[in-house]
Amino acid sequence: MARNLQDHILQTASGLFYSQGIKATGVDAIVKAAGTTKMSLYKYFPSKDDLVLAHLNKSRDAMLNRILAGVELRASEPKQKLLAVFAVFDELLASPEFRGCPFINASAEFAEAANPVQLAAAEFSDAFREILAELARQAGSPDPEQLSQQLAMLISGAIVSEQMRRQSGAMRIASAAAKILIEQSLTTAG
Amino acid sequence: MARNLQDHILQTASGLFYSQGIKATGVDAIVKAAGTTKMSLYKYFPSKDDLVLAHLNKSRDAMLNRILAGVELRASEPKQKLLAVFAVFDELLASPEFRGCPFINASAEFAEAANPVQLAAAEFSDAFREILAELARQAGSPDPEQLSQQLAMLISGAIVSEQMRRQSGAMRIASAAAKILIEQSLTTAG
DNA sequence: TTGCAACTATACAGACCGGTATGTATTATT
DNA sequence: AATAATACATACCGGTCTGTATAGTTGCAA
Repeated sequence: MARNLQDHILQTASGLFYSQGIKATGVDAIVKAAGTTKMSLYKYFPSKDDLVLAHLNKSRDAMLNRILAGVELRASEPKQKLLAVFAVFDELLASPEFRGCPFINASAEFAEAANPVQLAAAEFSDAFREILAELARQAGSPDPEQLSQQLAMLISGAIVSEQMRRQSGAMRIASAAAKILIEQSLTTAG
Repeated sequence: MARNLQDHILQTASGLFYSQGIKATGVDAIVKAAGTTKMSLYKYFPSKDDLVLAHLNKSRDAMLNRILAGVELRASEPKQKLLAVFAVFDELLASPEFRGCPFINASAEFAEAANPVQLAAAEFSDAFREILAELARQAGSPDPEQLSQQLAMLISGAIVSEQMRRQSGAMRIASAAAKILIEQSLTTAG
């Protein structure tokens, strides 16, 4: 199935980490699910922490790419692209496998501020916000930093809300708020 | 110090659960920090799960009361009260002990959807949103449910943002967005 | 066919987990 | 002074955790 054992292990671990939580997923469970052995896992990932960070890096790349591709697919004008981000996330939340944001969850699981996991989570957060800021800039917002941060908050808030109560249509409601904030920000530009 | 040992244990556990995470906090650590023994802990709390739920219930009450009191202290008109909620949270985020929202974090730590912890988190979330909805209703919003959900998202989003990157002034930026959404919602009323 | 590398199988080490058993000291009430 | 409740001290249980050691198996290539 998987040509590369290392990738296969990472992929399996990634799925378990996301669906069950990182601390709740033992190495034995990963090994069993991947159909391999501890020896092989520890050959490619010297420690569970390394595997966790690999998982976060992989998830970060996958998520950013998915957002960029989804936006490109749905809109051509910057202002519409900003709203398309919400549509991409709305689709994500609809999936039955949805279990919140991997980075928010990881950040909550590893409390210590200096933890590498925290850093990885912040790294994604910054990258995501930069995407929004660039779109806001292109749309002509006079304060793309502030607008992008506000939109990012709406999205994280909607994710958290949907995580606690499924099928609440949180992202749609966030999108309505986004529309107002975007409009307001752009008309202040003139 | 503590008149009631049960309360003392709960208070100690609550602090550790919040600052270090629930799964990261062992019963032994709680016992040691509280200066008592396992036997006494297990007399009042039959299992760690019971202690965790007691912690969440206590945190819920404390948080809701703090919000209500803080709002009452800061504003008298409903519209101003809605904005005062953001000021209350802004104060919370400024504390060096701030480590995110106890309920968002707990929800992330316990992945299973049917878990009592998830239920407790959702319970707080609903109660909080109902406070906002009532204020929105009093302020004359034509759709208090939607407005309250949007404001709640901004707040959770700001909390999560501040958790990953401290001193970012997230709540102030969320408050600016809230002001726009509230104004927009109320002028649509007439 | 031999040799080598990748992978498997399994057992184990050592630490920590939640939870229990047994017994003792302290305090207040009667 | 006797009793009962409360809390402490300590050792222990079975289980699980990450990580390692040792040995056997497979497949491929020279």
